[in-house]
Amino acid sequence: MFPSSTVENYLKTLYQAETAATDRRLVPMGQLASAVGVAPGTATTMVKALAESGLVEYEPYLGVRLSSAGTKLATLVLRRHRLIEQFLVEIMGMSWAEVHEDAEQLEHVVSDRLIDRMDAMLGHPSVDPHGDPIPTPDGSIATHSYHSLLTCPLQTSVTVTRVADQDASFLRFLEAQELKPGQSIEVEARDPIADSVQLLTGDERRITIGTKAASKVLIEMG
Amino acid sequence: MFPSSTVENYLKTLYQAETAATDRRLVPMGQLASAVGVAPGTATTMVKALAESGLVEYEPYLGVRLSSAGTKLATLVLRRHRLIEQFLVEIMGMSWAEVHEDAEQLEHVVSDRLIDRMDAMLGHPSVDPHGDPIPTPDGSIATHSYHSLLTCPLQTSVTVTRVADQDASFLRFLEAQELKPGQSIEVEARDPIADSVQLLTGDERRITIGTKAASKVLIEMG
DNA sequence: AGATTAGTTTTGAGTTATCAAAAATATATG
DNA sequence: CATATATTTTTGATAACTCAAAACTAATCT
Repeated sequence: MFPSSTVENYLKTLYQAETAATDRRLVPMGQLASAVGVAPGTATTMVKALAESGLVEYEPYLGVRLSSAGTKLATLVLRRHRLIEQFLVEIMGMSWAEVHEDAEQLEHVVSDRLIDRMDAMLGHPSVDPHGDPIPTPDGSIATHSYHSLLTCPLQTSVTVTRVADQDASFLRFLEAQELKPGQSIEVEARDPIADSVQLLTGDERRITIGTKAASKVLIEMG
Repeated sequence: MFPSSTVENYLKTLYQAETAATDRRLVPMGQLASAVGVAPGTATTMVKALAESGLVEYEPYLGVRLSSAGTKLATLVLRRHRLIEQFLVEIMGMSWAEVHEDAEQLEHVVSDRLIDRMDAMLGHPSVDPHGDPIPTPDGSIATHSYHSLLTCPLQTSVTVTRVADQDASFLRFLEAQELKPGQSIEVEARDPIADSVQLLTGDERRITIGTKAASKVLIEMG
């Protein structure tokens, strides 16, 4: 049978948890449960069922990992999600800050036919409005690693390419500060004690943001 | 809480059954069950729950009828469905024949925000690709009664305005025969014995269709 | 009216997804 | 290392939805 919305959400969340972690190999239950938004016991039950279906590898008390079948499915969900977001912004003129919730629902019901149509209308985009890469129909995804405003060199011009957070108010903040993907920027200084990062925007404005926020703004050199 | 997709489907189906019937007031269980695609007992159970919530009036062994609250909800589902169909055809360039299944899924998850956006992009249309009227946001709907190719006067020019069937192959047939909403046509003759209706299309072609098909093609005079 | 038939409801059971709280296990701390 | 703490798993229940088949009601037909 077809995977339910619930299953798709578990797989997608798992995929995101795996790629967010730099090194850790197994995703612990608690993390998965709170990311999906269910009680820990619920996640355990679900994961055991997913393991039965061969979508994940489950090691009791240690955690879960996507199988290759699970990874494939997860990337297809992600592809749908990101194409939908891009569509809502580009074609329907919605704000990138308000698009996430809608995509979250739509990703589970749009047909392949519709997704293909969106993809074509958008000219086969490679990234969504947040700069996240859009997986190809066969499930492959360009996962090149990024510097963030927290790790890039100082006093060097860089370009915002991706924002690793979907929170609407955070996105609206970035929008107001001209920190959307594509915009040029420079890190003037960092102050670990004050937990702050000072930026110089393209239009010469000086702004300061926290390190947590800075780590979520990914960039490319130049 | 919000009505589930299942509840929305029961209400929508009920609405369509009520408006399809010219006189009958209560929809019998069997009809509802087979229209929704569940076993009869399942429909009984569900209808009792809907009656609990005040969405329908249920008379055991006789049938069901939507309450005013139920009617309101049903028309809103129908509004979403039809706007989505219109959107898929007009904006996304899909064929009117293949649009129904997608709309069937999407109607339960699109947000008001998105629906409003579609409505605006389409210029607040009053009918969908099949000619079915699109209810307004407050739930009111233009239900004027139609003649069909089976009931209209002979040798008189009429315009196709609506097609009362969603079956993809039937729609493709109509498309091929130039019988889509908006097209002019004339009924030459009817033969009850042969169960057929002879038509003269706008481009002078003579075609014959069965009475069942003819009854599904609704028209307006002139 | 009495009996057959058609339609409806009930019953008993299964599936999927969920939670709270008890039990078990792993990890950290003194 | 033994105990305290944190996490994870189990257990027992619940909610929404479904079916098959038995039981029942209504309608129809001599």
